[in-house]
Amino acid sequence: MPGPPHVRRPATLASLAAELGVSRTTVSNAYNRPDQLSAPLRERVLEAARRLGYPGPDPVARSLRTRKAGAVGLLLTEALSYAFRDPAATGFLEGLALACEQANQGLLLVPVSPDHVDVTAVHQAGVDGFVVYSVREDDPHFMAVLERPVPTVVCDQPTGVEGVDRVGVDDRAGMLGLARHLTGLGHRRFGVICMRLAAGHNDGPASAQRQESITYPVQRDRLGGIRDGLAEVGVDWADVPVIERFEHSVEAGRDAAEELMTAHPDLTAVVCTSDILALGALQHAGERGLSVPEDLSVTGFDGVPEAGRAGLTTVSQPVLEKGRIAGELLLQRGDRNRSRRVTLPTELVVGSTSAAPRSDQRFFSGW
Amino acid sequence: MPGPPHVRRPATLASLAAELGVSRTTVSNAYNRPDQLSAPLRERVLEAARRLGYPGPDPVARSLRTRKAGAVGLLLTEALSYAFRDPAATGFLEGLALACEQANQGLLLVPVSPDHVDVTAVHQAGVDGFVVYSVREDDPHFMAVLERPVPTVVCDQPTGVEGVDRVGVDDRAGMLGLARHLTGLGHRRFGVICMRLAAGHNDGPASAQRQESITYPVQRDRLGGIRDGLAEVGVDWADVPVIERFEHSVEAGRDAAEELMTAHPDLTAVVCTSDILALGALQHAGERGLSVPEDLSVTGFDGVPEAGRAGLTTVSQPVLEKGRIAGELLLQRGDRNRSRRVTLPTELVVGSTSAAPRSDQRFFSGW
DNA sequence: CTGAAAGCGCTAACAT
DNA sequence: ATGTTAGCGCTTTCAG
Repeated sequence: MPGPPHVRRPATLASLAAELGVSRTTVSNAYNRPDQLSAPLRERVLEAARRLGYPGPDPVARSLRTRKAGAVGLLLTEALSYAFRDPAATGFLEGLALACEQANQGLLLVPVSPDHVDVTAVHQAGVDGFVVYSVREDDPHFMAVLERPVPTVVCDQPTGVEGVDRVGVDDRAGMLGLARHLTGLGHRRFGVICMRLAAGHNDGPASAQRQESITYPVQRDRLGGIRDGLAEVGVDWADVPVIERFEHSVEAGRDAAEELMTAHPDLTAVVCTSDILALGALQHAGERGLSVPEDLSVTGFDGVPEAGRAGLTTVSQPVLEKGRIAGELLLQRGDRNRSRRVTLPTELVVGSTSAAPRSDQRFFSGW
Repeated sequence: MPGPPHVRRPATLASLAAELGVSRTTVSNAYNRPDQLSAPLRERVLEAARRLGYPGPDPVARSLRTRKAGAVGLLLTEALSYAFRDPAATGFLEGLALACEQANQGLLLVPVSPDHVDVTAVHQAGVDGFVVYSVREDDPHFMAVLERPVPTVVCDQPTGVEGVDRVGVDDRAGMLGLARHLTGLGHRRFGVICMRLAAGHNDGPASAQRQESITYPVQRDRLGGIRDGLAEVGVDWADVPVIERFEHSVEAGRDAAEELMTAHPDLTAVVCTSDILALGALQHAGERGLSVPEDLSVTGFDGVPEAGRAGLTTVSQPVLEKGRIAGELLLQRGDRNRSRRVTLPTELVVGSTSAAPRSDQRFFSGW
C-alpha cells in the first residue's frame, strides 16, 4: 500500500506493561496464556488495554518471534482475478480454502503481475508455505517460491520437482479413456483444441516442434493420452491437427473451433483439453450449422458444473478434493523426509455431445 | 501450521554480511536499493547469497521494520469456501483481486471458523488493511477488525459505521423499481423469500418481530423496497408472507418456495432477495407444475451470470466494480479525514420470468 | 558509497 | 504466578 505508513500504534505491549507496573511477559501472557496468571490480574491488563487503546499484540512482531505467519500462500500462473473466473480453479480454491479454514490458517493470494515479470510479491509474502497451482515448469514465480525456505505443494504442474509434494490426476489415462470411447464409436478423423503449451503467445496450429517443447506437463499428458488412444486404431498423430490457444475462455474455444473446422471441414470429432474450450467449440458448431453429436462429436476435460449442464462428454476430475488435499499436504506435517505424490482418479462422463459419426462419414473421406 | 517450526533459515542478512566482510546495510541495499552500491559489489553479495543459500530478506522481519505487510485482509461472514460458491461473491472477489494485483498487494483470506466464534485469525492477520464483505452488524469478527489499527472498507454491510469507508448499491431503490414493475403488470398477491435476517438459525416465516430486528442492512433495505413498492398500490405488507432461509443456496430457495406456495397457493408473484434463491424458486415452480411466467412470476436480485442464462427478471448490480472500488478505496490513501461512501447504481433486468398474472387471477381471489 | 547504532514489538527460556 | 534476559531479522537515519 503506497503512501504514508499507518497511524503509529497508540500503545505497545511494553508501554502497557510500564503503565501497569508489570512485566511485558505478564501482558503477553494475558493474551496468549491466560492460565499463566491470575484471573484478576489478567482482567486488569485487559481493562488497561481497552483504556489505552492497545489493540493486542502486533501480528507481525509475533510472527517474527514465533516464526509462524499463520497463512498459506497461493501462487497461480494467471492473473489473480483469473482464479475466480475459471470454474475448475474455483473448485480447487474452494477445497483449499476448506483445508485452511479447518486448520485456522489464512490463505494469501500472491499477486502476479500479468505484464512484466516481478517476483517481489513472492518474496514479500509472509506465509508458512506455498501451494502452487498449475504453473509452467519454468515459471519464474515458481522458481522464486522454491528459493523460499518453506514447504511447498504443487497442484497438477509442474510435475516431478525435487523435494516438493504434488497432487494431481492421471491426465494421460483420463484422455486415453476418452480417446478409446471415441474410437470405439467409430471416429477416425479427429481435431484437437488445446490450452497454452509453453511460454510465448501462440494462437494457431501447434507444430510438431512446439509439441516437442511443451512446458505444461498437464497439456503434454492430455495430448499424449489422445495420441496413444488414436494410435491403437492406427490413426497417425501427424495427421491430427492441433490448435493452440493462449487464452483460456469459451470465446477462445469458439474461435479455435472455427479455425480448426474451416481448415478441416471433414472432422467427425473435436477433442478439447478443457471443458471451457469445449463449450466454445460447441458454440461454434451451432453457428456452423452442425448438429452435435450427429454431425460432430465434441469433448472436454475437467467436469466443471457448466459442462454438466451442457451435457458435455468429458473426463471429470475431483477438483475440490484436489484443493483439499493440497492444503492438507501442506498443513499436516508428516515425514517431510521425501516428497509425497497423490494422484486422484478421473472419470469418463459420457454426455450427449458424443456419438458415432454418420455412417456415410464413417470410413470414407467423402465422394 | 501445527508442528515443529520450519527449518531454521540457513543464513541471515547478518551472517551474509559477516561472511563478506561488509556491513548489513550493504547487503540490505543490495536487495532493496541497488542504486546505493556499485554493481560489482552488488553482484558479489548476490553471488554469496546464492552460494550460502540465503533466500533474501525475511519478509516478516522486513514487515516489522517497515510497518507494511503488503497485503489486504478479506473478511467474509461465511466460511471461506463459501466465497467460491456464491457467484455474486465470486464476482466481487474478482474485482477486489484485480485492484490488489494492480497495486501489487496480496489478498489474505481470513479464516472464519464456521462453528465456535474465534476471532484470533483476525488478530493474527498480517495485513495493512481490511475489506469486509457483507457481514452482520454485530458480527464479532467485524468487531475485531475494527479494533485493529488499520484502515477498513466495508462492502454492502454493515452500513453507517463510523470511520469506515463503504461501497454498496442502493438496494432499496433497486427493489422498489422491481416492485413497481410487478405491480405495474397487475400483481397484487405477493410472497417473498429472503436470506438470513439476523443471528440465529431461522428457517421459516419471518415474523413481524423478526423483521423488526434485522441485523443485515442489505436484507432490511431489499425488503423495505418491496414493502414501499407494494404500499404504493395499496398492498398491506402485513398480508405478504416472508419466508426466511439460513442457507443461501438454490436448494434452500427451492425449499422455501415449496413452503411458501403450499401455505399460499394463490400467489401470483414470488419475489426473492437473491438470484440464487430465485433459481430455486423457479425449480420448485416447475416441480409444482406451474408455468413461469404464465402461472407465476419469479424475480431475483444481483444479476449473476446463471440468472442471465435462466432469463430471470432481476435487479442487476455491478459486483465486479464493487470489488474493484473496495480495493481502490483501501489502497488509495487519500484524505482519510472522513469516511467515503460509494453507492453504485442497479439496473432492472426484465427477463422471461415475469409477466402479467392470468386475467382470472388479476383482481379476484378465486371463486 | 559504506558502516555503526538503534530499535520495530514481541515471546521463550530461565529464573525467582 | 511473575519478572529478567535475549534475541527473532531486518531497515534506517546519520556519520564518515
